[in-house]
Amino acid sequence: MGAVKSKRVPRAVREQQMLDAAVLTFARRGYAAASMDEIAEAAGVSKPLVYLYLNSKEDLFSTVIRRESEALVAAVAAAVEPGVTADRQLWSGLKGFFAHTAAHPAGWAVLHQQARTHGEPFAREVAMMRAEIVAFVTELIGAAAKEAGCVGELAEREVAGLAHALVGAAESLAEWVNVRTDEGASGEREHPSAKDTASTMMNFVWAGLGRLTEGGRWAPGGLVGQQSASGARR
Amino acid sequence: MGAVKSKRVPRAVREQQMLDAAVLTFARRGYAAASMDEIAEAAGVSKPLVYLYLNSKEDLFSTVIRRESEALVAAVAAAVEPGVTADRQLWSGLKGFFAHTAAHPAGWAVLHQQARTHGEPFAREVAMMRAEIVAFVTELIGAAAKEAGCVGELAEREVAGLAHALVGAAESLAEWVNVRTDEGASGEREHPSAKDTASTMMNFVWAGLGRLTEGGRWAPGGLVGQQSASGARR
Amino acid sequence: MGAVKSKRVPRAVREQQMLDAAVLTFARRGYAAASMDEIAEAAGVSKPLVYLYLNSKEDLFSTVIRRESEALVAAVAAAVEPGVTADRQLWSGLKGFFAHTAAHPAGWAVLHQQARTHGEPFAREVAMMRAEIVAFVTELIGAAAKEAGCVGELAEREVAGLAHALVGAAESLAEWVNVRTDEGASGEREHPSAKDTASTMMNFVWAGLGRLTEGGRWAPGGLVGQQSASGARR
Amino acid sequence: MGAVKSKRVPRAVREQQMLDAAVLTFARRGYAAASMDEIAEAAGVSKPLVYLYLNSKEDLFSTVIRRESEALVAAVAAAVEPGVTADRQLWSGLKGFFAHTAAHPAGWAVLHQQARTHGEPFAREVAMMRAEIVAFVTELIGAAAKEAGCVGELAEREVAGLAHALVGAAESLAEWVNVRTDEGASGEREHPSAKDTASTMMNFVWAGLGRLTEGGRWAPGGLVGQQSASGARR
DNA sequence: GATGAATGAGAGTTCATTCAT
DNA sequence: CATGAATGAACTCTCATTCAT
Repeated sequence: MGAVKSKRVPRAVREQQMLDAAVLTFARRGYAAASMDEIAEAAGVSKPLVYLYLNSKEDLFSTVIRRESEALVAAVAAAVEPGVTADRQLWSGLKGFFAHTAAHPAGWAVLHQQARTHGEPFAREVAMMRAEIVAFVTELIGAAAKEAGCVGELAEREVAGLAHALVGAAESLAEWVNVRTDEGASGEREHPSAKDTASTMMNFVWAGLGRLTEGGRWAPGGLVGQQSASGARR
Repeated sequence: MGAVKSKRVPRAVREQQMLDAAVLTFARRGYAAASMDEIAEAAGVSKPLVYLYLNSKEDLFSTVIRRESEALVAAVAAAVEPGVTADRQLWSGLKGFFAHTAAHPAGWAVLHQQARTHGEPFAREVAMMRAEIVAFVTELIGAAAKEAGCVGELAEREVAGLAHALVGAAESLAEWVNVRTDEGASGEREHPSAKDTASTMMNFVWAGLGRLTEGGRWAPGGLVGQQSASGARR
Repeated sequence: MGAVKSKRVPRAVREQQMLDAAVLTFARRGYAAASMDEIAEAAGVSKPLVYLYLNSKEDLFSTVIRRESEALVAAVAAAVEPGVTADRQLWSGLKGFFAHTAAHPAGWAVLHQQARTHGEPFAREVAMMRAEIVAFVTELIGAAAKEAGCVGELAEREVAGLAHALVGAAESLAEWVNVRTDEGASGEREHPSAKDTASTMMNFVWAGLGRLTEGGRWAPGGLVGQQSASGARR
Repeated sequence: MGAVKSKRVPRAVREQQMLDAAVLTFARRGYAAASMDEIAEAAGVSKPLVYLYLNSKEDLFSTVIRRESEALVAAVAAAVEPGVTADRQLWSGLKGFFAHTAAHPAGWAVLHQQARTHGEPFAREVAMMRAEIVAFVTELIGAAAKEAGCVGELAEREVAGLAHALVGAAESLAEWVNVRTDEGASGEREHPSAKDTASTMMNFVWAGLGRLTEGGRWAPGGLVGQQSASGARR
């Protein structure tokens, strides 16, 4: 046992090895600075084989993005508990999100940092995945408002803004958590579990949403318009 | 009289022209794809002059990042109203942030998209600036807790997490707003003012924070541990 | 029964299939641009088999050239009517030449365009075949001179020059005729028969040669030394 | 005195040096086998400079072809004696042609052997030049027919065929003469002067044409239809 | 101070060619 | 016999960077 040098491997397997190597290399160096030579070496094969199977650097990058994108979406979708209240759905989805990004930091880095900074073919792919997630969150917020017997209505545009903010917050936390971990190269640093991170997010988000759905609004003078009149004024 | 071709310009001015051109080019093309040729041409000078003043592509990029970084921090700092309650300080800071990023989209793109995706020398610079802002926000959250007579204490780690989430949310909104505007190529699209965007953020954030400081927590079963059942007093 | 996929074909046949494919591919793409992959695919076999039978790209090209060379020479030789006057022999040879090149345009293209433009190994092969034909033509011119009771002798060197000119003229006509045909993509263009083309050549050549053997020469002032009109009898 | 290493040369000069080197290399190796490295080295400069000035291998080849094409056409045009009889014009043009091709064998090789075998962009250029020359010859043949009080008319198509044959013959002679010379690497081999070669061509061509314009035709039985009835031989 | 001329180093890509099955 | 898997070597092209004027 132990892969001695693994020669003469079937194509499907080799392709995955190459994609694994590519994810790591793109994450570490960035798209432009990652050379096909380096990727091939990391995959343990020669450069021509990479081209034979994946055609070009662009195609390779696209394939990587698609694979990581689908894996992330699938992970989140699988994590969401169906048929429960909106907050529980969000919580379970967040747990899935943080767990997946923590387990695949390179993939997440490629999606979050590399793919978005490079021209149309790539950015679009990620944008679509993100849009999917934002749409899901938007739905949840709407559902939450319904469940809470929302007072005063949330404008569609405001909901979209909230969803974007929520997703951005989650992305920021995912990166923060990963970076903290990566830097502690000396092995086991206290890596907050996905559950903890998800809880932080829920605390950050849901309590506020609760108030909003009750009609509360923040204004320069403080919170106003609380359902019960008590809130106005500090 | 009348600057025919702007010759014999003092060094300080020339440098700024180069940096302006560099910001635009880096934002448009990305670090790797931006060639020194293109930057020099955009700046209206010859390439050797760029090297004479800015030494190398790396130095140029670093200088750009530092300049944009400092400009952003300065803009936020200048926007913060001193001596008022924490929420008002946060609000004014956010307004400053959104106003600056909207006014300098290229600079923001370089900081947010380019600098973070390229190796150590650059990412660190941005990370430090971000840390500065996160620290400021962390302080505000702490102050808010104090002001509210915080119940039960917020763990330092939790506060840091909240601050990161908040900053991430703001970044996400900044980009969302800018992109929405850029895409609406059909002329004047309703570009939400910095004030509106800041309000969205405050609604998203502050109401929740308020509950947190009152001891409320979200748990899988819903919100729990509210100070009193309905006693949202200060 | 019925060759479903033509398996288990004897080597000699397979080789011819490969050579056929190679001729077409080399003609279409040129030597350098023709890839072994393309040739193998066109032949309907796997690439290693091509190498097994034909050793290398150079060998393959050489073999192609030799085969086409010999086929052309054989066609011309077979066409020549033996035992008749020199002019009739030339005419029949030309008919054979034009008929063969028209029937095998790819082979002719490889010989005429590809083989001569690539280094020594190949050019020599074609040069030798051409020399064979030139020698035959030279002989015919000599014989014609004899038959006509040549006046004043034709220097050996001059005869060689005439032969080269004649062959070049024939080659030029062969290509002109083929190209004209290929371009007339709009269906049936009047493709001059080999007979017609050979007649054009004979008119071009023989009428002039007749005068030459009679002692006529062109000189800056016009034709001189004509047999009659100015008494150039022997 | 004596070009030591010729550094810092003005662009126009360097470009010509590069083109000179390219002509030699393309002629020696063929388009595909000639590497830009080799061309650059032959020109005494670095590869990037070649690209800076000439953009790409294709552009370089095109430029070479155009330059050599124009030089050849100009040489022939300059050589043609204006205002004299058709045969003298043809003779002087041929002298110019043979003199130029003998003086620039590499250029001629590129035009005659390389350019025609490579795709549309290049072949067209040469085809146009050749068409120009063929047209000129066609005109001369027509004029000659007129001058001679042509009997029986030459069909337009026949004239075109004759012109093509004539040009092909000239090309063949040009190459023959050059090759004979090149191979005698031991210095001064008896290189037939352009004048001699042109004379051979005129003898080959004109004497025969003379008969043609008088109504003579070659037919399987020999020359027929000579102006004077005497021609109908056995 | 400013620039046209020039290059070392390296990237993406392709291809003829060979094993091992 | 026949082929999928794999590669060494080379090629075109680009770019950051530096002299010499």
